[in-house]
Amino acid sequence: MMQESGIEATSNGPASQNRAASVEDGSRDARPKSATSVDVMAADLIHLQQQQALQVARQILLQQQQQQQQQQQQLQLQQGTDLKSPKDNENQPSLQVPVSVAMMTPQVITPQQMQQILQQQVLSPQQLQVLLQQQQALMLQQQLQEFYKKQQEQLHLQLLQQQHAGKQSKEQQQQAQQLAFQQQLMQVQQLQQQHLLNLQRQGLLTIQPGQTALPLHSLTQGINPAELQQLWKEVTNLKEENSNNSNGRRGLDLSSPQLPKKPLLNQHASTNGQYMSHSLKREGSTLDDYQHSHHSHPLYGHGVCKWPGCEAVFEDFQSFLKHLNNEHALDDRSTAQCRVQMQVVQQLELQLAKDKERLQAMMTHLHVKSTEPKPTPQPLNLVSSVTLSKTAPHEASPPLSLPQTPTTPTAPLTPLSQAHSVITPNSIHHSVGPMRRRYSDKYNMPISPDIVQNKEFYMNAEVRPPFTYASLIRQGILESPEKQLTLNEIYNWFTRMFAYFRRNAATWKNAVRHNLSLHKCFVRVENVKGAVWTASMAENNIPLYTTASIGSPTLNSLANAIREEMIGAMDHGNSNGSDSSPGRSPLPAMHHIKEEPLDPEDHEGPLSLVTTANHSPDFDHHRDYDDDQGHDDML
DNA sequence: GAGTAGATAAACAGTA
DNA sequence: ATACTGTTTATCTACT
Repeated sequence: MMQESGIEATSNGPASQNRAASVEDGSRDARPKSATSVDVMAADLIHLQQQQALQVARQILLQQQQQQQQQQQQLQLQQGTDLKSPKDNENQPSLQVPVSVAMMTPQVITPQQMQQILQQQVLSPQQLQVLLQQQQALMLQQQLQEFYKKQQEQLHLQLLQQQHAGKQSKEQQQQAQQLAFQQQLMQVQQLQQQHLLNLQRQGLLTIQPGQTALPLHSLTQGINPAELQQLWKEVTNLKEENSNNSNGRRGLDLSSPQLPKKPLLNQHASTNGQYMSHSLKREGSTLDDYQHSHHSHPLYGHGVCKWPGCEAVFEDFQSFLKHLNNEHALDDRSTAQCRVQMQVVQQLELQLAKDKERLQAMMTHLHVKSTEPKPTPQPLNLVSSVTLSKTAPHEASPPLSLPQTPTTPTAPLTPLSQAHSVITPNSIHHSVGPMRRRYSDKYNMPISPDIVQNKEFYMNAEVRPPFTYASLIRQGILESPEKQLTLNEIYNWFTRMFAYFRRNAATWKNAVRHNLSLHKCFVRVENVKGAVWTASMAENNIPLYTTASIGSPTLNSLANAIREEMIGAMDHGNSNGSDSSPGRSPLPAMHHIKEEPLDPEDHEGPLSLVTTANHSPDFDHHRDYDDDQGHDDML
């Protein structure tokens, strides 16, 4: 929690400001057309920004092309290759060509201009969003460029070492290099995928064409520089391979060897998956397809042969073609290389498919939530159903494996799991309280199914479940056949059900113990084996539905929550699903009631909750305990 | 700003 | 002695 708070604070505050600030210098000079920026029409401003981004990208491209050429030439010279490289390049400081940041900063908006834009409200929120994204994109480029420079130095050192150490023939070196590159490529691509997901999550990338933009505030969440650095290191180690897909693109092509694909921002209107698919498609095309255009050959870019492990430099395309036919003709080596590349592509496609699927599920899931000020479970269920149906083939603890509400239109899980369901998702819905700091109160009510329906997600993703410790503990206890768990079993449940709790054990275990002791709803019962913890029905509901947790629940919703909770618990205990409690509403009816928007003025829930829930027959042996101690803590 | 709730850390004691 | 368990207190943050 602390860490996340810190992250949020960082990303929302100074980080983004710093980015904006560092971009500003000299922007006026580079934007002659927007000298009267205040009066510029919003559309024009957007257009200008796009043009600026293009210019920046091109500049970076040019600069880095030069760098790369120099590097390639030096490499070839060191390795004894017979490629002719301009002599004058040898005399240059080679890899250390500093890229003047000032050259690119003029492309960006000054804070003053941004301030004016904001103050005069000449832009719609959407336009502002685009604007911010572009600004962030530029900053990202700057960061990446710095990393690239560093990495170039490292690469240079590595090459020097290679030269000294290697008595191998040129061919051996190339093959060894290629193998290493291929291996690293896999890692890099995975990193890129993950990073793209991160960027998308942070709103730096367009998620889906046609999909509504992410909240504006998400744009202010910066990219972790360390993250970028690590990624960039990986990428630059394989810049040649990675650049295969990007050569020949026109306009703002940030996927050049010096610029990883991640910075592809909204102006491209392309998602990661789409872009990758496109790239892979191109890669899979026949060579002849690219012979027509000298600038679109995937094996030729920036004057360098992009054949894996080759890196030969050519002054013109014809020379490259000659080299291609001579050096990379149909032979054993080329065939083997091609085979390796095919495997790489296959792996990438597999990975891409997985990540795309995951991304889609995540975005759908988050999108539904973020666009539901007064959420109703139906959409969430639908989304979650899709998510689980795709990602979760298995099954585990009976209670949680049933994530399906009667209102869920689709049937994502196996009938078996549903047949074994004991606690209905709706009961869980209200039994699992939200962690207030994860969700604003308005969103608390509908996230309870989240824990169930996104069970697979929480099991596999290190995402903190947005529920309180108390609610999670109670959930774990109620899921157990005996509705009681030892402390260690509670631990195990946490680690089993939530990937997030597989780390920092000391912290969350302490929190678990703390909550067990703190909340009266958790009752310690001495057993033959030792002590077990049970959760009383009455108190269980309270911490989860305090006004602080759920905002301002209506009495109806709270009462129904309790009833559902009880029904779920009794279903669990009786395993016949029958509702022995008179006067309870049928489940479907309760769903509707529960899902109604909360009434901010109806606010006295907790007390009524306790009185209602105290009649749980399954917890008679705790009732006295609860009655004695029940209300003080939770109310 | 006050009050509240949750998260986190930590001290401490009892027990196996 | 050590680790685990359980209790309690304190502090911080977020929210109302």
